Amino acid sequence: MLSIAQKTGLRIKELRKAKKITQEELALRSNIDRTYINSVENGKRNISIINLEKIGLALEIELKDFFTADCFKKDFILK
Amino acid sequence: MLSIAQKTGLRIKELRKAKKITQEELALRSNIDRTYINSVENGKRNISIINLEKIGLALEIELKDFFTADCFKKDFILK
DNA sequence: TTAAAAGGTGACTTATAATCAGTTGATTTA
DNA sequence: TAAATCAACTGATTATAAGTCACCTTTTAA
Repeated sequence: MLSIAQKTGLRIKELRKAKKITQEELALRSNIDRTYINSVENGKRNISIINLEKIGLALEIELKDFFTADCFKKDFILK
Repeated sequence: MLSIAQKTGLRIKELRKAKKITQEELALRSNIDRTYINSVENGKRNISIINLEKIGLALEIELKDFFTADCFKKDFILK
C-alpha cells in the first residue's frame, strides 16, 4: 500500500517525464532544490500545499487534475 | 488574491459546514488538534499532504474532488 | 570504455508545522 | 440573562517539513 507521499511522488515523476524535463529543470522552474524534488518524487517527503502548488505551476497542471490520476485511486497497484 | 492556504482553509470550512460538524468534531475525526484545524480554516497554515489526506478522509472527500471547487479556480473572488 | 548528465542518499541546520493549555468573543438556546 | 457551545486567538513548547550540501550510483551517448 502506497502512502500519500509515495503517490504524490509518483504523480510528479509521471508529469515531469510527460514534459520530458529533468529533475534539475523542474527544480529550476519551481525554484525548489533539485535534491528536494528528488526526495519528493521518491516518496520520502511529506510535501506541503505551497510546494505542491509551486510544482503544479512548474508542470502546468491544476491541483484537481494533479489528483485525478490512477495512482490516487483506491486499490491502485504499482506495476 | 487568496493564497493557496487561504483557499484550502475556505474549502475545508465549506465541506465541514456541509457536514454540519464543528471544528472540534472534525479535529476528533481527523485526529488533528482543534486549534490547528481552526488556523488551517483561517488560511494561516501551510498544511502538508498527509494532514490534507486525514482531513479529506474525515470529511469523506477525495483529493481530486477537494480541489474541484470554485475557490481553487483562477480569478475566484470571495464574496 | 569513459565522460557527462541525470538520478539518488544521508546527514545536517533552519524554519515552521503541530500540539497543548488555556483565554476571549460571538452565537445559540434554556 | 445566564449558561452552554462554538469559533478564534495566544504563548510556550515539541515535532517535523523545508532547504542545503557533499558525495555516490546509474544512465546515456561519444
